Amino acid sequence: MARQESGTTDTTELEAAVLGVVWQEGPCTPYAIRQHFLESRAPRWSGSAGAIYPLVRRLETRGLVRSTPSVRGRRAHRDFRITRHGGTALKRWVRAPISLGDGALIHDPLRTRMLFLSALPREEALSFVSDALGALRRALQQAQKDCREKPVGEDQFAHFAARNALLVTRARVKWLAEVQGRLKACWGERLS
Amino acid sequence: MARQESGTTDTTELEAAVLGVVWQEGPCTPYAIRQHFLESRAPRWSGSAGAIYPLVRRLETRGLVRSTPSVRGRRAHRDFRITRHGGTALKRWVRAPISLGDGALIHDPLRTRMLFLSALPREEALSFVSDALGALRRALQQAQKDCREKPVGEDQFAHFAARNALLVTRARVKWLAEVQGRLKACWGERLS
DNA sequence: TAAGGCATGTAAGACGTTACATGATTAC
DNA sequence: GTAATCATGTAACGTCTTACATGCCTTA
Repeated sequence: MARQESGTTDTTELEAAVLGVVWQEGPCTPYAIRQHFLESRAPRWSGSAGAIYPLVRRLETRGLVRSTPSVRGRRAHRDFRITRHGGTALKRWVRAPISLGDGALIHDPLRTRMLFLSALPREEALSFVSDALGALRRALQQAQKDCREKPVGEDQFAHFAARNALLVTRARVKWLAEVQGRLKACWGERLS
Repeated sequence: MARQESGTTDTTELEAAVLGVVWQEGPCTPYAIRQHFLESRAPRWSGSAGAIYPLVRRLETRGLVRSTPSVRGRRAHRDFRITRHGGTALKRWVRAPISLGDGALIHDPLRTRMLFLSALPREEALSFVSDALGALRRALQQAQKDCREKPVGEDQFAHFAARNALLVTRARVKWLAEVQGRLKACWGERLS
């Protein structure tokens, strides 16, 4: 992938996200960071150990976080906290303009699928669409719930993020329903 | 990344996309395939030679495409076409249900940024938002143009794909404008 | 015939994924 | 005291990215 992701910065999106979590949560162990991603709804990153542990060490090497050994029980932990330098890097990353050129078009796997949906026989295509629509509607409900659970009062920006998920998902539902309608209209009614 | 991407299939999304292009366009050279991605608006894949050339060879090894040498001028080309087996694989990939579990939530880098936007001083946060909004609005115009340029009559599914880009981008614009409004309201007016 | 881009690749590197390994803690 | 799970890692692997290399082919 090479570090270029977005803008001029030198940090991966995952690195920045980890940095951000450490910044928000205060001192935390790599494990706690992992939980953050494991529990997160967005499936972008798996939060796998193989990703996180090397990553925080990388961040420490670069001086963006600092770890202090701490003992809970008889077990050795490392609590990571963000350094001043790390804060600067985080700000630089957040500030970095999105999408160098023009097209800030995000990736939607359903869109890719749609391009080749004509490879399927009509019946299967319709059934794919209706399955996907079901999944999307479930996602929409989740997004609504998440949005309610993060009120504006608490962390405004977390609410905004949840709202993004909501609006985007709603748009995708609308889109796919529209597609379904057109296909049904054009291929003849079918109830299943 | 390991091949798991989406569903139960065994093919990467990029592999499937390449397969799909070969299927749609008929016999084509790796170079032509690259152009497809280079010209594409979606920045998901760079269409780099280092990705495509090894990939088509991989597909051929797996029997999904077959290449026949062809000569134009004095230069050797290879025209790739999809095999029956390849067609089956493409269909299997298209048909594969999206998102195993529940959350079919797509990734939006702006959403990630939003989570940590509070790291910036208010003025910078606002200016980030307004820059991003500008970029998004440009993307929206592009999406509208793309949508007009791919009429329903020609390739229905290409039109649907363009329409997806349009609706999703529109939702993102709406979202970010909403965020901007709230921030301005809550932080006091500011014209710049 | 020299310049520039077309078309085909290869090389090195980064990142994240699954899968495995291992010791500490807790539950029963 | 044994089993499950917590918490910390490491190993191997695959994929894509940038950067480079190299001949063809057109055009001026």
